[in-house]
Amino acid sequence: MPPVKKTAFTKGGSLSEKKPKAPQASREANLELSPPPPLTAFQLESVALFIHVFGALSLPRSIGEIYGLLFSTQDPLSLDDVQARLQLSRGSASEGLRWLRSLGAVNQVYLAGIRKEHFTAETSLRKLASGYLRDRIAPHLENGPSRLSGLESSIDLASPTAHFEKSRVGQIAGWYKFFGKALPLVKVLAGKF
Amino acid sequence: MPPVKKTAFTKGGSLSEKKPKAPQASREANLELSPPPPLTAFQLESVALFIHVFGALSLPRSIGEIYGLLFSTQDPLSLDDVQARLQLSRGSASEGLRWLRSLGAVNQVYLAGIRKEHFTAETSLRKLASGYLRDRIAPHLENGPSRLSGLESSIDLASPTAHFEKSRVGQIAGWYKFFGKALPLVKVLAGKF
DNA sequence: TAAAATATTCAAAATGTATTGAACATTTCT
DNA sequence: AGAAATGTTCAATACATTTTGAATATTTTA
Repeated sequence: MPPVKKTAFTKGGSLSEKKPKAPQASREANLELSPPPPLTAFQLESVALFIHVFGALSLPRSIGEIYGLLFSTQDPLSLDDVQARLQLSRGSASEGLRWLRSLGAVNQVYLAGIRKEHFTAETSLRKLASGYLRDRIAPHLENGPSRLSGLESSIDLASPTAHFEKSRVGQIAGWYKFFGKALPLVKVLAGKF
Repeated sequence: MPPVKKTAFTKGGSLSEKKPKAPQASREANLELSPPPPLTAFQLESVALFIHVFGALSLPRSIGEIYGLLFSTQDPLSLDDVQARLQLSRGSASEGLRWLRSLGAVNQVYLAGIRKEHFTAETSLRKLASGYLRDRIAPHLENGPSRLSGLESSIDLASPTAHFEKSRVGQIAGWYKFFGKALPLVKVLAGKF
């Protein structure tokens, strides 16, 4: 049975401890230990929505959470911000951000005088789509030609089904052509949104 | 880290307790128990290729195997044929075929005088694409509008970020429009292959 | 350079999904 | 109807991915 992902975002109860944030007194400690601002209703809705969307592509929940948080937050967030607000592990936050970055779904922002890297969500559909196509679809099409010729050369020409098999190979070749045309088209179309 | 599926078709070492059951007297039984014809090179290549392709969509290996076998086989195959040739369990074969059928990727064939249902692969890209879009993509877009209005109503209008949040909602609305236009276009394009 | 801050890695644990196979249900045949 | 053949379901198990968090690596500051 094909995969189906759960979608509810229900980290509800877990609120941290620690005390309110005082302005930059003891270097880092205060920053690290101040409780993260709880998510707003808009952020919660947004996170839930993107868990759903990314889930439709069979991507892990943590990636949907991270993108949803950045999407719904105006200011750039650091890895620690993301980690604390979503209550993710450091590892998940790091990997998730790295993956989103490599796809181009998240932008790195350098803030003057602040060392931590900060991130914002990329919302241009063109960039999102082409990143996804580049990283997750194109790689499967690339070795297409070699696979196709492998398939073709596996045909036993003496067999009575050789003709049938050749037609199948032709079928697949047609599919590749389709993708060769459709993918660029999608990019162009996405550019308008 | 995003999902990555193994792709090698390596049932080779299945040295399990495949007892070479003694040929039975019953005429029917002979059919069932006769060892399935081993896969041809073309079929093996094909199965491997479709495990890969379906894997790119995060679909289970068994589904790729089944489609690959049917794709590379001229004659219609029954559930038992599929099960025996791929060494799948009955359950997997049944569920996999059912799923492929519901998608429209596999056609049911009724053979005169033969009771078992038989199946062939559907190779029309238009049918494959629209089945996939209908079953796996469209459902996620359907509750889009309600999600969108949920998101919109979660905006705290008093907040200083309300304007930003409204623009995000607008962004998502644009994405939905894109899909509304792109999906039909894909179907049309796929019709030519 | 040493210490602090930040970021990444990775083995183990937690979670989630696919597969199996025997029980159950259904249909067809005699 | 009873028997045989065929098809489906589902609880248990096997397998795979994701998450965690402590250890490690890297960069920055003083």
